[in-house]
Amino acid sequence: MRVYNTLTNRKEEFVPVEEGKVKIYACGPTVYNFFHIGNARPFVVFDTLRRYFKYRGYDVKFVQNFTDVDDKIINKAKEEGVSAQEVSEKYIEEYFDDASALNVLKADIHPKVSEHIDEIIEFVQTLIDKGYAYEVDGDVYYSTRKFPDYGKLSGQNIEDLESGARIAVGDVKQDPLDFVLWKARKEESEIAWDSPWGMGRPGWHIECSTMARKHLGDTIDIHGGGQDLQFPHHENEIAQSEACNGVPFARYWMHNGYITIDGKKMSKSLNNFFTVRDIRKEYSGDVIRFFLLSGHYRSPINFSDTLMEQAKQGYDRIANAIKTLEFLIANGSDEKMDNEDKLVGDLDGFKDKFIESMDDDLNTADAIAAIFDMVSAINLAVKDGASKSYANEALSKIEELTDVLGIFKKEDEDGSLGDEVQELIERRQTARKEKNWAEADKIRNELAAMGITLKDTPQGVQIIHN
RNA sequence: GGCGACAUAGCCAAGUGGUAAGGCACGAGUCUGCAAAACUCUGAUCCCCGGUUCAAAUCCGGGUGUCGCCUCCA
Repeated sequence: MRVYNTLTNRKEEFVPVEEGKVKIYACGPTVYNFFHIGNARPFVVFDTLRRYFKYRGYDVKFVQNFTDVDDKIINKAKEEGVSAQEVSEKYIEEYFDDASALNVLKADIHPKVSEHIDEIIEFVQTLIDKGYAYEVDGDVYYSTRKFPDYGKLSGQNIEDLESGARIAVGDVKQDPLDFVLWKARKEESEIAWDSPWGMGRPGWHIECSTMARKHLGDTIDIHGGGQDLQFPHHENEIAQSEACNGVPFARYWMHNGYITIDGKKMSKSLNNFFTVRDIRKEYSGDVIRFFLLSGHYRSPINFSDTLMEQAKQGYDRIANAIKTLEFLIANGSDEKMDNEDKLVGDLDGFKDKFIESMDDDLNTADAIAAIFDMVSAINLAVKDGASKSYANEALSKIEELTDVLGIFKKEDEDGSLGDEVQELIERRQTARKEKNWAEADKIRNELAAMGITLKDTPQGVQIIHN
């Protein structure tokens, strides 16, 4: 497997710290709102990465945090007149709702900042003790100048960063690039914890360093997140962790590209975002996920109705093939075609192409193309009268691949139709036998209104729930 | 000002040295009572200019354009 490492700006062969194991830390959401489609991208991308490593036989440990202590949460709590904790708990719950719709699996561990205060304090204290941090009136700052490698992830040298840095009036920092590790409480009502520097709360960057170390160790294999976290968040994580632990923090840094609206970055601050919750009203989580994986994870993806519609059509092509196979397994012929064994064997070629693509820095666009190729082969075989046994083989092969991408949730669909529906279908069959097309079409329309599509196939009527 | 990414058919999107994957849409046709699905056929020389090479979308140089980071943000 080759991955593009932002640290070196090139694709590298993936070599884990520990043979056969992969430790991944992905930055999770700050829980003060429903997440938008731009936030969803890293969730889906790194979930896919995780699934793929697992598919390739790695023992994967995947950690994704919740930032549940933050100014934005505090502000939201004030607005709504509830506690910060109530806000974060609510949106953690909502996160799981949307994430599961997107078929994003739960991480092995979802650490929360609020449950790691002791470790954070200890981490900050260590940085002070080692001379990398200093305290001013209850705030603690990291002294970036003390860390010689500062800038290595973002590819900037410290002087250039310096000249671009914003210098606030009355800033107590020794250097504009210094960032806060611990924030003193400003007013009584704020959420705060006791610390050697007085009541306060952790800064943003220190959380991830602390939680990554606690759950994955001093050196992790892959650290992932959105491109906008590269600087300063990830740069600062490196500075904190490497100063504290004395060893490399992450061997590979992976950053996903943005979702854009009319070519412009989607973000909460620009207020041009669409929440997954809202999009789900129009499109299933599966389609949204398919859309997100249809381009390479490092490229920007534009979001629009047209593009979602295109994604849905493409998704349906794969979905139809799978439904057809399921139908054939139940209703197909037992008689094999002459060349069927060869046709089954051919399917492995698409799987090889799929793996080759995924191995190349998670090229999901190419991997999906391999699935489409497989779909075409399956459709042809079905058209030529493939048997039940072919359908069984083909279904398991295509699902092996779609499972890696997580694009088809296995729903425990209630197979029963209800007497009313059953009866309508039978009446339509009778009408068709009698060539009473008007009646047959009328019933078909009624069923369609109930969300049930009928397809008349050589093997009988195929029933599709929408 | 510093750093970086991208520019491939109507749309989306792979490909990074040997004469352009895949999907969507459009059109023509096959199948079907009709429909749906499916199948067949149909489309680009890869932003511009110059260079390297037997050979470049793919490497190098120069343009143009778009976007991003340097400030909270996935």
